[in-house]
Amino acid sequence: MKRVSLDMIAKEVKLSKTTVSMVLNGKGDLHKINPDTQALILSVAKRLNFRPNMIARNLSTGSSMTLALIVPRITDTYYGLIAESIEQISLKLGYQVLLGTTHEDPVKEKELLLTFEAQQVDGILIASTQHNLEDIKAISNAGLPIVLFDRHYPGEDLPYVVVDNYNGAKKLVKHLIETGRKNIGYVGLNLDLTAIKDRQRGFRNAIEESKRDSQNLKIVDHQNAKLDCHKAVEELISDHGVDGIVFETHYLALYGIARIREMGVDYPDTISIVSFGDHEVFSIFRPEVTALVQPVEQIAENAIDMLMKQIQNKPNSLLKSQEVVEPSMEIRNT
Amino acid sequence: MKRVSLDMIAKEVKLSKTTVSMVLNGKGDLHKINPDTQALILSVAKRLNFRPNMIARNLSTGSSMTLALIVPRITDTYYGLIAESIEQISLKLGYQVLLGTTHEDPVKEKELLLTFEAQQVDGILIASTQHNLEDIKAISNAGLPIVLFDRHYPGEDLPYVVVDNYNGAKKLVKHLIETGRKNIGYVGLNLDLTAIKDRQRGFRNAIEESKRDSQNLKIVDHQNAKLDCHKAVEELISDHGVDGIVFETHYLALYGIARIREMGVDYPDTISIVSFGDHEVFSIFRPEVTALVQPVEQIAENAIDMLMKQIQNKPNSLLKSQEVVEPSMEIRNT
DNA sequence: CTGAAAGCGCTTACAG
DNA sequence: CTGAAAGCGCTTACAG
Repeated sequence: MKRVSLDMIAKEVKLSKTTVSMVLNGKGDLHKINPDTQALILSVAKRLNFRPNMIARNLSTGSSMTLALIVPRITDTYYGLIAESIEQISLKLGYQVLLGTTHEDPVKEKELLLTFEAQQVDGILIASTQHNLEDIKAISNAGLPIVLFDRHYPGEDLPYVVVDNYNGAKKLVKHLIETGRKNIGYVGLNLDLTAIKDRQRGFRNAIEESKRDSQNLKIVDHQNAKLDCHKAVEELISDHGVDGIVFETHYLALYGIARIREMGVDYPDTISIVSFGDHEVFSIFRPEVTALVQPVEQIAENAIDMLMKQIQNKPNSLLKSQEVVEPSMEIRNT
Repeated sequence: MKRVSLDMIAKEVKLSKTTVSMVLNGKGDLHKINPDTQALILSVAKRLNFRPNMIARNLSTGSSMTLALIVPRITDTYYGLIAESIEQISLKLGYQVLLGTTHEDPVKEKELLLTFEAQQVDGILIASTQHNLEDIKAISNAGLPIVLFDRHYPGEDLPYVVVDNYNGAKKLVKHLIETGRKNIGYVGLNLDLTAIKDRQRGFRNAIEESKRDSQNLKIVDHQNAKLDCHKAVEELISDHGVDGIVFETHYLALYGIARIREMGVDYPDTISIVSFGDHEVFSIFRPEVTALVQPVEQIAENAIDMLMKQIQNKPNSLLKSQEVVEPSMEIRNT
């Protein structure tokens, strides 16, 4: 039971592959193929259940109609949502998406980059570890469209779409202040990522602007986030007497809430908390957790837009663009 | 800046494409190519930064070295974990993975199936909607390796690996009984999936075997799961006076816990809960939630194993196998 | 309106 | 030890 090819159809209808190919690609009218023979070809293709070999087509056209998506981990809610959005949009545009996860390992990231390039993907969407500038530039220079999202390389001339981490953090602080909190703490990670640094800077500046003490900033080890976060929360509450905490990521908030509950602190009355980044359980928890939500769909759409522009202007007019989108507050009970 | 091809290397070293190809594929020794010329070719390939066009290779070899993974949604923790496992294992085996999500829509699933087939994937891993038997059989009969996981078509001769839903549900009931619960309730979904039906059957039988009332089974609408689940929990507690609840999925458990908290029930003392399926927050919550965990890695490994066996025995010896794996209890505080 | 032919960039059976 | 040539299944410029 061999797969049916263009050739077999051509033989069946006693016409050339050329004609069959044109008709099947919807270019029948363009080439003024007789409507009757078009109908014939179409019906035979259908009867034989013809499905073109995309590999062959791709080799011929030089486009694989596939995109690569590289993220740190797909189990992170945020990247999961991004992946889903990207997959949906891509499919509508006729592209397949290849998935790769780096687990924050630059070596793995590099491998993925090279494999996808060899695989002839038409474009790459990547939330980079920020430790692969060379390879990413090489790929971009080689004419393979690439757009960074979530993480970018500041100062570099590569297209990206990221969230406004600095202002996002400020918004969170402002929200706490507006709801009457006086002494605000922050729990963040020791990750060398622009996004992370920006959030911390946003917090510091917001606190300074409000003429408060900004010493309530705790940095925890990302390798040991759960325990360290518990400790940070304890210190903030017991030693610094904070009445509000900003968590730098959704999972830090998760850990923090658990510890606050264990401590038996009157929550959310005595202490308010907010999270940079949403999580499905935040609206399930009682009380619901106030969070800054990243506009996942907008990010996905814009990133793909940028990629498509590059793909269409191939091969060398690397029409670059860089975009910063604003996250929005989802005010809930905490 | 054109990509460098086999031909360019061949010209550079003044040898044939054949020789270059053989050496670059590590078959130099096999074909007794002179070690010196091998070294030469390798060095030139490296210098020119040669990366073979996989599309061309794939067309020639008839294998695309890519697998397709189809799941209902990638944002579901469980499928996220599965995807991550599969991606890791595949990469080790040299395969890329294409991702597709159905959102439980059989039409979307069918489209994905056809696209991936046209894309010449070497194999398909699918958690089906269970409404596409025809297409799946057609694909399998056409010689394209496929293995079902998580969801299967009972009675059909297709390879699959699923979890033991029936016994899993029984285990959960037994756990509650062993911890002294007398009146056990169940909250499940109105989904027409074998996995779901099996869990409900497991619950009923376990209750019967323990000579208890089995009328405490509530089925909620999956379209309106959150609200319906809240209502079900209220009824079970207020009207039926249950002191233990089995939730059919992790998200039902999430909804249920929220409602129990709101109701101010003394939890986990007055009422115990357990979840079929784990969730990252269950070990973060205070109290931690006892859950039945599905052996994600085992599922991923076995599924890929089955797929590889089919791929290697191509084209028609569809060495089929079917496997049921046991979930394990993760006993925590609830 | 339709077809013969070249080409996409590889692999591989065959020959020497 | 190495190469000429056919082939994978499409697309497309060119010709008529």
